[in-house]
Amino acid sequence: MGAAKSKRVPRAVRERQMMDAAVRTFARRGYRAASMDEIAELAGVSKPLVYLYLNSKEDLFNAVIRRESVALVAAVTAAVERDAAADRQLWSGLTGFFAHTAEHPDGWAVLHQQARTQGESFAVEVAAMRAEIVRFVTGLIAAAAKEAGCAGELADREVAGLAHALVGAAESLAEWANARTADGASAFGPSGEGARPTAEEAADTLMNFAWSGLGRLMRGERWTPA
Amino acid sequence: MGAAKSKRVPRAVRERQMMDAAVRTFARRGYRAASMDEIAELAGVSKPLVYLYLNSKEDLFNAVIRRESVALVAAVTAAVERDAAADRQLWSGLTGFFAHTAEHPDGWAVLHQQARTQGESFAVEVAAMRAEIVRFVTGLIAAAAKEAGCAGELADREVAGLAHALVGAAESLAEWANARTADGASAFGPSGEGARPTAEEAADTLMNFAWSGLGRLMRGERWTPA
Amino acid sequence: MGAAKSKRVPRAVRERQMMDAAVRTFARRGYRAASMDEIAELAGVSKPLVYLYLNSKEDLFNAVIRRESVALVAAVTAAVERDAAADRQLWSGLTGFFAHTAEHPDGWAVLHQQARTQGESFAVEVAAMRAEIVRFVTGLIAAAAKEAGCAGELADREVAGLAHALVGAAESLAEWANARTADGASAFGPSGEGARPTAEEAADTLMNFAWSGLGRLMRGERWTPA
Amino acid sequence: MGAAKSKRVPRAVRERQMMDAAVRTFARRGYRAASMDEIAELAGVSKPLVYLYLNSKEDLFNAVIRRESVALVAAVTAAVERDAAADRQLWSGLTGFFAHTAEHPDGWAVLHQQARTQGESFAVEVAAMRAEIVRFVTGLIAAAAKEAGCAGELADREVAGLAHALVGAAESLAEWANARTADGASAFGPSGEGARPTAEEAADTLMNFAWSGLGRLMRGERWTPA
DNA sequence: AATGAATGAGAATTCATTCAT
DNA sequence: AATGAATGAATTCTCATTCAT
Repeated sequence: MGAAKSKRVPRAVRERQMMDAAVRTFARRGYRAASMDEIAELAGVSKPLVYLYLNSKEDLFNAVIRRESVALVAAVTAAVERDAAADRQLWSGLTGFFAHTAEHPDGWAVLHQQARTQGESFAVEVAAMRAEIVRFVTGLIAAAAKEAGCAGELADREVAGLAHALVGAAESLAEWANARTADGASAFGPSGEGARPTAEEAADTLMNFAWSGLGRLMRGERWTPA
Repeated sequence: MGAAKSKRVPRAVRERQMMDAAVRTFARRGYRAASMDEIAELAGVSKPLVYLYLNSKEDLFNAVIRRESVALVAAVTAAVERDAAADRQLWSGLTGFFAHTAEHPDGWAVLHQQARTQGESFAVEVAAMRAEIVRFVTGLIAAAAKEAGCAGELADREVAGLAHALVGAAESLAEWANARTADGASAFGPSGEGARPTAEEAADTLMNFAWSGLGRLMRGERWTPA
Repeated sequence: MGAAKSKRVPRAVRERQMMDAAVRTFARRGYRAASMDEIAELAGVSKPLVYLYLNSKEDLFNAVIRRESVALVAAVTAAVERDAAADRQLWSGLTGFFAHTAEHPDGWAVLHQQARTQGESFAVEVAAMRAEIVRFVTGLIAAAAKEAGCAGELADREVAGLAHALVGAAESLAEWANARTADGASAFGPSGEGARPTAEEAADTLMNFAWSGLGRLMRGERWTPA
Repeated sequence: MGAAKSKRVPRAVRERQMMDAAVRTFARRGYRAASMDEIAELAGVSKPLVYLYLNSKEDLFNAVIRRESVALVAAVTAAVERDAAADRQLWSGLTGFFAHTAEHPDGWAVLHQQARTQGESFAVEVAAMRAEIVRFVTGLIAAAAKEAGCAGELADREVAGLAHALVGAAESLAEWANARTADGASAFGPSGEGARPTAEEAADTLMNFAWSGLGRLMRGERWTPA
């Protein structure tokens, strides 16, 4: 079971194998239901080795969360086109986000679904990463507002709220796009009935959905119930 | 802990007490980490009675999911102002949704966070409920498009995708609003720094965020990366 | 479930219903695996009533053992043709035994299979009944020996041993005859392939199998390994 | 209790220790009443180790049944004097049977008393072993009939029935001989009041009891009730 | 005569974790 | 660098039995 028997592997490599196995297992089973036995077997090593290197289940989960967080932030950061206009920056960041989560569905599942539901101590780690992204988006919205010459009309906290909502919507879209459930047609772009949207298509959709509304908000046009 | 000792209670009442305890425990701990011992104690009864009435941990969780699903759908349905315009209907439904999730944060946590991550069998129940809501929102967007006289321009599957995104954004907002973490300012409305937004405020924000963008989409104005 | 609802039944009748249910349940499940719940439901009454009348699971099992023992001894005793020759008496007793066990397979299963394997306290009850039957057979063999005029040649304890063996063979035959397993042809009499033998056929077979050997023994002819 | 504390024992040895403890416990308590706790303690190990090696109570019971079945068949097979006459072969096989069951009373109790009364799935294993022995005895009786030149007179199914009866009688004798109840004198051979018969004595008794009768049957002499 | 409500005590099974090599 | 052997501490679930009416 697991990887083909290969003895005497350098520690760094073994650790990566273990964490890969852990990501996959935590994503599929959840923190509690994942057993160290399963992780060790999937990694192709014995359990004591996992403990020797990663210390405990909790530490292992934390290490996984951190690794995946860092990777996600790095992917988004790398995707942003620094010198473009704010909307284009946002779009390129979203594209990086959707591309990374699509390529690493298990990592995303651990961050988005598991880590946040298994106790405060794990959640804070993810919250920190999320805050970093929200801060970045907040900056973009503020910049766009300034570009549009309406700086005074959107309160800082309102901007932050909108950033939160936008990030939330992106997460929701990513989750939906990665779901393997065939609950009907995928509603994105030209890639055909039922196909999973590409990262660009997902980013387009979200920009259309939200950015336009933001633009109106910046112009002071508000929707009101009455 | 639990309710004040009150012996010889009719079955229906006891069952409700147990399910209340279960909702709370599942929400806080997650399905696996929640123990039947803890649930029983919180309900103020012995474990065997929980098994006698609710059969098994799995059945109990399913019962909880179903009860909370039904309650949520009922709350949203009841809140919708049937004869109003599409946007007003959506707004009123969102208000009902935010009000209910704010009043029943544990129920919402079970549905949104726990049930969807603990195995397919639980997830389908929630997926069914969600599909019902998405269907309703899809209808409203289509109605709005017709009112706006642009029926032909938005493909059915595009409408469905937008409905998904909107529901996802609402869920994300509800989760954020209910989060007990004090990670900074709440960005909504006039209720003051750090305060949780009222249901109406949350609905306003979402309408501003999304509905305007939808309006532009319906008029054929699209955001494009270039 | 259970008998049709009929309230206010006299105690004697209720007790019989309960013991009938108990016999059936103990026979099918064994003492430990049989639950008082199942017995009560099968009897069509509530559990507290079973306890009120029969006191405890152990008492219930003992009551069942006693009732079935008494019934079996009575059936065998009634079947014996008192004034016939010894071999005819034995044959008629065996016929009664096979007839009763065939008519009451659950009772026989409780006595033969369950009671003897669930602890000394239950086994002694059955042992007493068995001893009574062995005593009766011992007397018949002794009488036959005397009739055959060879009293001195068979020691008392040898006679007792033979009686034990004969009773054992009869029990084994009864068990086999009552088994519902279709492991091949039934080897008895003219009742057709695969049919269960009648009580008379079973008795004939056993007499042929054993009584003839006993006759030779009584004449001093012994089988020896050399 | 259990073996003297000896840590770090190879798996094969530990498994044997556990199965020895299991045989003993199942024999004394029955399948249901035997607890894994008791078995583990008797084996001198912790419960988790029993589960690690033997998987479950059911698997453990099955493993025990299989091991004891194989051992019994091997013992009988080894004891048979292949080139002797049919009666001598039967006698030697019976001797092996009685010797083995006397040496392994717990194993025999598990096979004969427990396995057959704890549900079909266990019973079939024992039934298969028993069928093998019955087949062997059937062959011997048929051979004896041929030696005696009366092949045509005993129908095949009658032979099979007699073999069943003979095996049943042997089982019954073995059970009686092994019984720890002191219900009176043992009736066998010259070994003294109350002593358990040797395997040879038991075999002699059974041959005298049954083989002579078979001889008469083969000569066409039948006992009839009239 | 009869039952709905309730539980203490245990049973099987799992799992994170350590020890000795 | 790596592992076979081993366990303490839960956790789910069952069952005989009793109480109050």
